[in-house]
Amino acid sequence: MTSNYNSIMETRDIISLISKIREKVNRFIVAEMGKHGIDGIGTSHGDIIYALFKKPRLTMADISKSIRKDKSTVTALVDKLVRLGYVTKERDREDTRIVYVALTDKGSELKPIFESISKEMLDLFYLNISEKEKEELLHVLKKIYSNF
Amino acid sequence: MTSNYNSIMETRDIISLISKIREKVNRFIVAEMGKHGIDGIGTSHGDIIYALFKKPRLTMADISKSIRKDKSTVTALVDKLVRLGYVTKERDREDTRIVYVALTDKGSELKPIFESISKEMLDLFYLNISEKEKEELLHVLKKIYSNF
DNA sequence: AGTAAATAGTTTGATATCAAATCAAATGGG
DNA sequence: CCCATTTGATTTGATATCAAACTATTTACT
Repeated sequence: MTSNYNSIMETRDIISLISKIREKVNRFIVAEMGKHGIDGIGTSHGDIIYALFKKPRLTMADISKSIRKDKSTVTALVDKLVRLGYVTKERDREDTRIVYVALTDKGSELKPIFESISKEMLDLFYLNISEKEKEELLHVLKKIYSNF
Repeated sequence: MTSNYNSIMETRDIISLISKIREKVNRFIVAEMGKHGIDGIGTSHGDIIYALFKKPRLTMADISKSIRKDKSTVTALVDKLVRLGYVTKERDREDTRIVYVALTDKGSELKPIFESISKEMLDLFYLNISEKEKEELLHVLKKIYSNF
């Protein structure tokens, strides 16, 4: 009975832990960005910039897919990044429906900062986690992800 | 080089996986609630109701802490639940700053539905996950959580 | 007893987000 | 060629969310 209760609570706790870890990660990242003088930007903006580090120019649809946010959300997010001077928007010449987003010089300057923050975050995240535990974690999470 | 690249991608993938799993869980829960005719309610409302299943009456501050949302958010969330007839609000007689939130009969009727949804979700979540894997997962996630 | 400080909850303002509706452009079929 | 359909992005409307400011009440200190 008691052990059954604990078992139930523990299985539910994993989902709660996942939510809480994600919150902590996000909070950490926003705080670190603040420390580097990057304000007014949340993790979603960061995701866009990060995607642009990997590929110099993306369509709005690319971004929407990459960061898994609605197209209309991406419009607002990107427009803010334009206002802050981190990215530009440009229509394709052939197909004028398509808008390309690219980093400005100012936006590109964020790369080392983002990489540093990312490293710090990962170091903290994986502190005291062995290679075996990482592999196990990845393995199980992949299975869970594919359950839905 | 290549293996190093993969290693980096994999460590980052865990965080991405965590986000994606959480999205899937939330989406599943909202969809299931819809199937049971429960609309206009998101997971945060559900968290409040869930907390009230466990304790018949909570203060706004209790709720804020329980679901880890800002007090002002809780005000809006609870007010909506009041409007939908699931909960009531009542001021404490001794200390009139304190507002107690309790389930209505209508709200209490949600219990079997919520439990059924919860069970379905957990069954799916843990499909093909062994007891050992669960324990391992819980163990590692707890460590990660305490790293921040 | 009086007052400053702390507390519980709400109001207000701003923002990220989703989804439907809309607009403009491109595609495909008759 | 014409028009219905599809596509890419934006606009619009609604909502959840955070945080600062605010209101009312309670506590703690002198």
